[in-house]
This record gives sequence, structure tokens and C-alpha cells, in this order.
Amino acid sequence: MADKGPYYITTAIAYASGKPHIGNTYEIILADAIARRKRAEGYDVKFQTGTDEHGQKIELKAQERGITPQQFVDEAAGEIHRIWDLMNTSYDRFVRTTDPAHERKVQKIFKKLYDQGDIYKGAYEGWYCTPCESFWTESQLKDGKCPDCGRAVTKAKEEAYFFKMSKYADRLIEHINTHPEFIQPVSRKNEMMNNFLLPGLQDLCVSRTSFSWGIPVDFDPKHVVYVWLDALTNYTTFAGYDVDGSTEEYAKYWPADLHLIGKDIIRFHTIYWPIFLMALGEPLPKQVFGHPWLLQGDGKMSKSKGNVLYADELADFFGVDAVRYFVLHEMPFENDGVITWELMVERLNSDLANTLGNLVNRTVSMTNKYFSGTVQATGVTDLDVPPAGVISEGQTGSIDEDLKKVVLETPVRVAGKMEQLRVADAISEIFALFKRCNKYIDETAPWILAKGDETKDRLAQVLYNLVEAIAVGGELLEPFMPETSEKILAQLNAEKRGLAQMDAFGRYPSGKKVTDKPEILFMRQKLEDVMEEVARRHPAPAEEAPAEKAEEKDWMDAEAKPEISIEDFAKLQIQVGEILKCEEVKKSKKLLCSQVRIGSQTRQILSGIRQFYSAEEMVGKKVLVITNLKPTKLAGLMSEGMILAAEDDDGRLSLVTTEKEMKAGAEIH
RNA sequence: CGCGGGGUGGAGCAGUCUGGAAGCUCGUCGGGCUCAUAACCCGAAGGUCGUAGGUUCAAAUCCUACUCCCGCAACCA
Repeated sequence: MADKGPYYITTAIAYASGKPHIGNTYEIILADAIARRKRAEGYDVKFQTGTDEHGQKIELKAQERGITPQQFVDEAAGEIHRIWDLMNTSYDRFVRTTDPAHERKVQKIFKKLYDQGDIYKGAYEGWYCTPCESFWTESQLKDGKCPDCGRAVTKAKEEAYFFKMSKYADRLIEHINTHPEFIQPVSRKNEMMNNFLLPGLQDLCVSRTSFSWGIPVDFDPKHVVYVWLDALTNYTTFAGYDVDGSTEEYAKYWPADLHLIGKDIIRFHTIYWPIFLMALGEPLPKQVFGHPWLLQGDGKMSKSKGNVLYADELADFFGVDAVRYFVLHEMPFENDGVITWELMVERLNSDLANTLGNLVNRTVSMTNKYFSGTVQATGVTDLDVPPAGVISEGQTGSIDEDLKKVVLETPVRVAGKMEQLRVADAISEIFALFKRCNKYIDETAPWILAKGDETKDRLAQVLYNLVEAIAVGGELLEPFMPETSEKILAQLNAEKRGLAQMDAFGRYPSGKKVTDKPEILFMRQKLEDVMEEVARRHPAPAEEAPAEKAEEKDWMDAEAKPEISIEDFAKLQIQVGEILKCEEVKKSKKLLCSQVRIGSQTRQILSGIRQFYSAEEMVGKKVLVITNLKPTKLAGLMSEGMILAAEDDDGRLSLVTTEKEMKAGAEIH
């Protein structure tokens, strides 16, 4: 295949703060599918991924664990690396922002931008609320006071470096308008324009003094370079960019053809990053695709159950290619996708086992059974020997021709979908081919052809057609399911022909033999078995479908707390309070704001019980209140105490009250 | 008025930008077949496209209002 030239694709670098879950892993798989496809098309692909390893969060996490940040990120990056490899992703380079070469280059970039006046030293100026330890901008203030606690704020400054974003805004707007393909999907383009570019860009703070785990600003070392200038530049620095002169590799591959990122960081990749590049006098990447999220279905329970899904565990259950198939196929182009064990099992059984696996298996089996494995093109068509199987109403004309047409069209369709980065649709096209094959088998009914000697040649051609069709489909599958693709071709004893050789039907060499021991590609799995195994591995309290489970426990264990003395207990003042008034807190989903009478006084108390109690039913209740708790602000409102409630392991709440009627203010001992 | 996404047959989704006969997968029901991983194929039932207005010859699609759901943020004293 002709060399189509370089193609540089990147993923966002993953934040090395923990183990990446299936949603994080989706991005690298998606990038891998695109990269593999581009290679098959004849591009000289360079595929880069890696980890972002600086920042306060990492510094803190390392501290908690009592290790150095470097140790922490080494571990995290190792884990990320391991999962990327496990998922069989074909990246060419795995980069880490703690790489000394990168750090040095970033320092030089920072200096250059500073020297040319794009970065200036300023102050992070704002209103500071000392009790809240928070900075607020002018617009965030409420009546000139802290929006959180309502207290007075003072003007405060923190030294920081800023990048003059506004200087380049017009050029960027122009670029976006003249390059409609730059931001994908297009709907994101308007979001960026309307929300950020057109209202006017704020200068971006590019340094921090509040933590030290980062790249020091070499000429002012109490500052570290803040994340974006450090992280985004990985795309160029590791490709060979340097302020003092870049490499040939850089000249070849930059600008990148595609930055693949999550939709949450589109702003940084389509506004700040292009502007940084403009300031450095470098060309802009050709395209930024902000993919949607992969969400976990039974969201609410996931935290307490600890059932976050990880790629490696899914691969354990279903195999790497099944996981790749799922995330690539189930992700819509613009909207978020959902993953659950149930959906995963359904896809595995329906698409992979039934449609694909079974097709390959039955084809190979028949070839072995009827022709000892030899695949022979005899040229006998359905016009010579009319089909004996079931023909659908819509089918008119030759079924052989119809099959060939689908086989020839599929590569073209797939190419079109991939061109638009419609990966899920591309896969669907390939599976449409497999479905056509299954239908073809029923139409031709090989088992009937096998009964008569005079139809043997027709039977041979039918099986040849199937082998040829599956060989094409199987090869097209390579970018998405590399191992499966290889297995299919191996079972058919087919060589990779290359995309260019898919323009004609019948390139599978007649006379070859398929394998005589067909391997099951995908085993069907029972949902119950999978769920059982999941439950076994995650022995957190099972609360799946509470209605069905009759044997629900009527007790639970709580985590034990350290023993306390009677003096400790005596410090608590608990009294009976009568709820006089209660209303919902507008700004919150969970909070109720109650006026509670305790003796002669009335207190305002906020409680996070809105999911279980309505404001109306609260009124008149006599509840237990901790009355000597330090008052605090919640959702902007003062809360002067705490209403006691019991919480069970399902997260349900019940207010606590006295067994007999008691006066408001009565004290609990 | 915090930000954002969404409401299309039982379930999950496409279609909405660029109006023009409501589609896909799963499930259900009926039938066929037996090469195959109880897989495959054919057929059927099932939808006021969240609600109400508007524009139009024509609206799931454009406009307006309303409503419900879900993420994120904040916060569950």
C-alpha cells in the first residue's frame, strides 16, 4: 500500500493519581483503534500516550501514604502502563511529565514566553475570607461579603505568573471559523465560542506557589509551572520540539493530526493549547476530538459497593477483545455511553458469541465435514442451483450477488465511518456483514446441498463465498479486535490481504484448507454466573434488587469507633427539639432547613435528609438535637446544631425521637 | 436562576445540525431449520417521538414555554 505520509495521534495523558477505571481506559482503546486503522490505510503512524504526574493532588496523596511523590507516580504510571498493555494498545511512545528532558523543555518554553512578554508576573488578586480560607472574585461576592459565610472579606494577593490569552484570541477565533474540522464533534465548537472566546478570554494563571510538586520556574523557583503549560506541551516536547531547535522527527510529525481527549478538557485543548502554540510560533494540531464519557450504569450504589469497573477485571471475565469491542461499539458519538455487567454480557453473547463466533465456527465445521477442510471455488452460483433454504420477502435477485455486494461495500463503508471517527458505526458495518453471512447460510442451506452429489460443486462455492466474506470481515476487524481478527484469519488459513485488496470478491486462494480444529472464539456466559462471581469478588453488602431478595438481613454491623470515657460523653449536650418550621434549601438537593424549638430558644438547623423526609412532614416532630455543636455554614445558611438520625447500610435514614412524649428542651443523659 | 446531558415501541439507543413515509440491537410471540457455541433464519405484535403552543403544504427534526430524569459542582454538623 502506498505510503500516505505521517499521522500523529495522541491521547490525553492520564493523571497518575490512581488506577484508571474502564472510562479512562476507553480513551486509549479508542485511540488504538484509530491508530491501527490508519496504519492499515498506509499511514506512517505515531501514537503517543502517557501520564501527567505533577500537581497538588499527587503531592497530597503521596504524603498520606508516606512516600515521595516520585515513588507515588512511578507506581501509578506503572499501573496505567500495565493496563494499556493488557488492553493490547499499540502506542509508539508512553511519556511521563516527570521525564527530566520534558521538564527542562518546559522550563525553556516558560522562559521564552516570559521573555517575549506573553507571560507576566502578576498577582492572583481577589477577596479573601480568612475563616473560610477561600479566594473569591469580585463577581462571586454576595453583597460584597463572602458568599459562603456572609462575613466581611479582605482584599488579598498571591503572586503568580499569567499568560496573556486575550492577545491571541482573535487569531484563534479566526482559525476555528476557517477550520470547521478543528473541534469535533461540532457541537463543542459553539460551546467554546459562546462560553469562552466571544465573551473574552481571561488571562490564564500558569504558575502556583501553593505546592511544590511540579516543574520549577527556573528563574523564580518558588513557583512551579501550573498544569496546562506542563501537560499540554507533552505533545510537542516528546515529539522532539525544543525552543533551541527541534528534531527531524518533530518536523515530520508535527502538527499532530488528532488529539483524542475527554469532553471535559476540550477547552484546554481548543483554546489554551492553540494559543500556547501560536505564542511559540508553532502550527496548530489539525483536529481535537472530545469523546463522550463511559458511565457506569448502576451509578448510585457504586461507591458503597466499591464496584467501580476496571478494564483488567473485565478482561478477566470476558477477554481483552470483548472489552475492546464493548467500549468501542457501545459508545455513542456524542452522548455518554453506559457500561454494566448486564450490558457487557448481553453484547458478548449476542454479538460476539452468536453472530460472529458461531458464524466462524459453523463455516469451518461445514467445510471440514463436507470437504475435509478444503475450500474450493467452483463457480457454481445460485442461478445454476437455486437456493433451497428460507428466503426473506425483501430478497430478490441472486443471493450470491447480494452477498458479494455486501462484502465489497463493507470496506468502503467502514472507511467512511472511520474517516469521521465514527468508530462504533464502523464496527456495526462489519457486523452487518457477518449477519449477512449467517443469513446466506440459511438461504443456501448447505446441509441440503450436501445430500446430493450433483449439488456438491454448488456446496463448495457456497462455502468458498462464506470463507471469502468472513476473511474480509475478519481482517476489517483488526483495528478493533486485533487478536480476534488474527484468530479468524488463522482458522480460515487466510493471509492478510490489505485494505486495497478488498476491491474484488474472490481473492481467497481456492484450494486452501481451513483449520481442522476450530476454536471457539467467544464463549457464551450466563449473567447469573457472572453476577455470582462478581459478588464473590466484591463481598460488599449485596443490595442488588432488594425487592427480590427475600432473605434480607434485619441487622447490620457498624465500624467500631475507639472507646470513650463518660467524660467524653458528658461533653455532648443532646436535647429534645420540636420542629416548628421546615423548608427545603433551594441550592441543595439534600438539605432541609428547620427551625427547632429547644426550651425557650429557637435554632436553625440544616440536615441532609431531604431524600427521606419532606419539609411538611418534619413540622411538629420532636427530635434529638446536639445543641452544643459549633455552628457552621451549609449551602450559605447557618446551622446551629445537629438533628440525630440513624442510618443503615442501605443509606436509609430515620430520625431519632423519644419513646414517650417529652418537652422541647429535655436533656438526654 | 450554578454548569452540562437527556426524555423516541418492554429495555438500551440512532435519527434532530441540512424538516418530507419512525429505524437499529436486545427482549416477547409465532414459524422454519439442524451445519453450528440451545446458536442461525423468516414473520408478527408493540411507539400520541416528555407536555402545551407556534412556524410550515409537511415537524421526532425549527421556534417558545413548561415538566421530569441523570451526571458534575456545592453540600449531606
